[in-house]
Amino acid sequence: MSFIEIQTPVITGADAACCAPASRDAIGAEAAEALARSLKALADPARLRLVSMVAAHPDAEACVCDLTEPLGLSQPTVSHHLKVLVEAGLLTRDKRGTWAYYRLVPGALDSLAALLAAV
Amino acid sequence: MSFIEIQTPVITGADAACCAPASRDAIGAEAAEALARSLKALADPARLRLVSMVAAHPDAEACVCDLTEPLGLSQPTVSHHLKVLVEAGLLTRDKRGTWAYYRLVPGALDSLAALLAAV
DNA sequence: CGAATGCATCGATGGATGTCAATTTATGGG
DNA sequence: CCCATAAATTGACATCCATCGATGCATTCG
Repeated sequence: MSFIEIQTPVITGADAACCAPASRDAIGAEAAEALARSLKALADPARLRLVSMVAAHPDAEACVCDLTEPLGLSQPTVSHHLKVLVEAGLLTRDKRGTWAYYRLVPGALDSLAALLAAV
Repeated sequence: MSFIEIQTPVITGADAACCAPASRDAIGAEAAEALARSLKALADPARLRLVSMVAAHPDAEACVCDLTEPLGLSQPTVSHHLKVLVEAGLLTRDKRGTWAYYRLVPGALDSLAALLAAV
């Protein structure tokens, strides 16, 4: 939904604002911190690729060994990024045997995108 | 001289597949870097609030002096954050007289959100 | 002109962050 | 049991980043 911001002429009076500009409220401080925390988790090329690679994998799940080589980073680094994504609520971790399988949290990306568009 | 560098994030390949089973392609490395660069610009509480405050302002524009006090940060810090947002293509800067007015770039947030949801 | 105001830039600083090598912890197999 | 494999944790390091005070640069006004 794209809003069209209408540029109203100069109305400097404070009490004249009843109709057109409709200045909504800005985001709150703690809401901004929460959203920033989620965005920080994704504001990294490696983590964006990890999310995308997990989503692109068959069955939409992948273990660390599937991700390390195509990503071109060391195993500890990949584990670190995956942990960040899990703590951000974007991935889930499921350890089966020796392997740890990661999956997308359904709807997590979409609700984040919705929050972002509503800022 | 108010030139605005609009950093259009890389929109990756057409992906018309609609349904679940087929594993789509993961995002490319350079697309991930471009998207991460845009997200980094917003992955900060102060910058999220700045964007929101500009959008919420009457006429959807605001100068630095309007933003410094409600944000609770020093003027140099606010100027720094605004510069980051302008360089990310999210805000425009328009200097009129002594004041510098910032506005949202229409649709910038929405296309970023769309790219994010498509990762 | 000179003072004042709004904003950008500079330099410094403390803290966060991405990365890797080395190590540790779990799990499974012979 | 002991070894092999997968993954997480640790420690270290370099870099980035948010923030501020001080300063510089325009612009406006007296």
